[in-house]
Amino acid sequence: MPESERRTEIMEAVERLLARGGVGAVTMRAVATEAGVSLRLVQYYGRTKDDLLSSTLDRLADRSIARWRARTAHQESGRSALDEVRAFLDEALPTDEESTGFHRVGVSLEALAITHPDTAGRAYRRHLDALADHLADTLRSGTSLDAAPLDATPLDAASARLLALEVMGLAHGLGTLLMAGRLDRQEAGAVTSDYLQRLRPRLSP
Amino acid sequence: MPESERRTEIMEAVERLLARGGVGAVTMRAVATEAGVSLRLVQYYGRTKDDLLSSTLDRLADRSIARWRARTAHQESGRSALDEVRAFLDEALPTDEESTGFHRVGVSLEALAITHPDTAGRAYRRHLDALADHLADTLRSGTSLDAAPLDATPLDAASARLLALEVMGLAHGLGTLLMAGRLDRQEAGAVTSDYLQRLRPRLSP
DNA sequence: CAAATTTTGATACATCCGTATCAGGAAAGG
DNA sequence: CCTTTCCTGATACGGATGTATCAAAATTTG
Repeated sequence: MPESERRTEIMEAVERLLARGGVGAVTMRAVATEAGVSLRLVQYYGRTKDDLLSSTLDRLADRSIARWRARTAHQESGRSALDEVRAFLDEALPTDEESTGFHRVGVSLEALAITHPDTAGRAYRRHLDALADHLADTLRSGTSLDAAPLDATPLDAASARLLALEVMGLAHGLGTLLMAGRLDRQEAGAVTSDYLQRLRPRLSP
Repeated sequence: MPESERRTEIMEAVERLLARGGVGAVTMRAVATEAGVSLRLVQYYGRTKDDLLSSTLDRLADRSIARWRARTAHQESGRSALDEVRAFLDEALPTDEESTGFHRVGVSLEALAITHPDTAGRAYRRHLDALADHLADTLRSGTSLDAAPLDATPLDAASARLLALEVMGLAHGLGTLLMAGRLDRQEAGAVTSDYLQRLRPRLSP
């Protein structure tokens, strides 16, 4: 197996461990077992544990952005900015097993970003930056494609950025409440529905 | 020094370590050093590390609730629900050193809640529950005390609960963005200001 | 086939961790 | 004073972890 594939496999093992048991579950030996390779090989790639971890997180940030970008790319145009916000919230909230695991990884990353601002923090910031930029772009192109309603102001760049950050914040926070079991899927739907209703006069007629 | 005070001091040391370096920084020996006592004494109270940690987290949840409750109790009545939301957001966002540390502890708690759902998860849920209940109550009494505006519907219990959860979610998410440095104080103010403006027709004239 | 690359095995070492165990010292309250 | 409560010291054990090292095998590649 070529070197790059092995690297990927090992990083995927790290991600799985992160999703399952948080940072504490990531040890060199656990990674080896999870990836089905020898400890020696885990040392072979990613010389040190910090290297391995920060490489994995960088890759994670890249993939997360690419995933979201791909998800919105094949959509037909003509969706309003409100539709985009709804889609983002639907997509970002941890409702199934996969997105739950992804959110768990996100929490681990967030915690790591605090204790290791230079490595994990960088990856985290890159991730948030790209996500906010892309969401803001989506929001702007959404409104411009709209059949311009009389009372809907097209979003300027600054407003789009602020709204994107607000939506990201709400998604993250609601996700946390969902994960904690403080909110069930239905209530989350009701919250976002209320939120979107209030947002409507701003983004579409 | 009486037993209960010592317990408190040790738990405070645990909190400081959590705020500074996350879960990984909490070791029995580190707690001893931080509290200025011997390792032997840390073992004396809170027999095991899990006990010590979950006691600390329980105490933290209690204090967080009490703190917020006290903060809103001495306020004069007559504040609208919108004022309450504004106050909550102002209070909850990590803008100074103290609230930043508090948020750091919250992230640690969140991460712990995932890996230890029975101990840390319980404390986290208790914390979120009490906060949501109190905020919902505040929102309802806020509107009822308002000079009833024509178009402002008084909040029923279910709506207040949903709005409380939404506001908590937003606060948590924005807090994370602030901590990550993806948002500065000024932008956070702009976001909450926009958000409140959209909320206005719902809560006050 | 030969050579380069990729993978493993079997250990080893220093370090930190949680926990435990002895005995003994300090302080406080009756 | 003296007994009870509170606290420390020194030390140890078993386990897990990150990292390192040596040689050797398997696999791919030219």
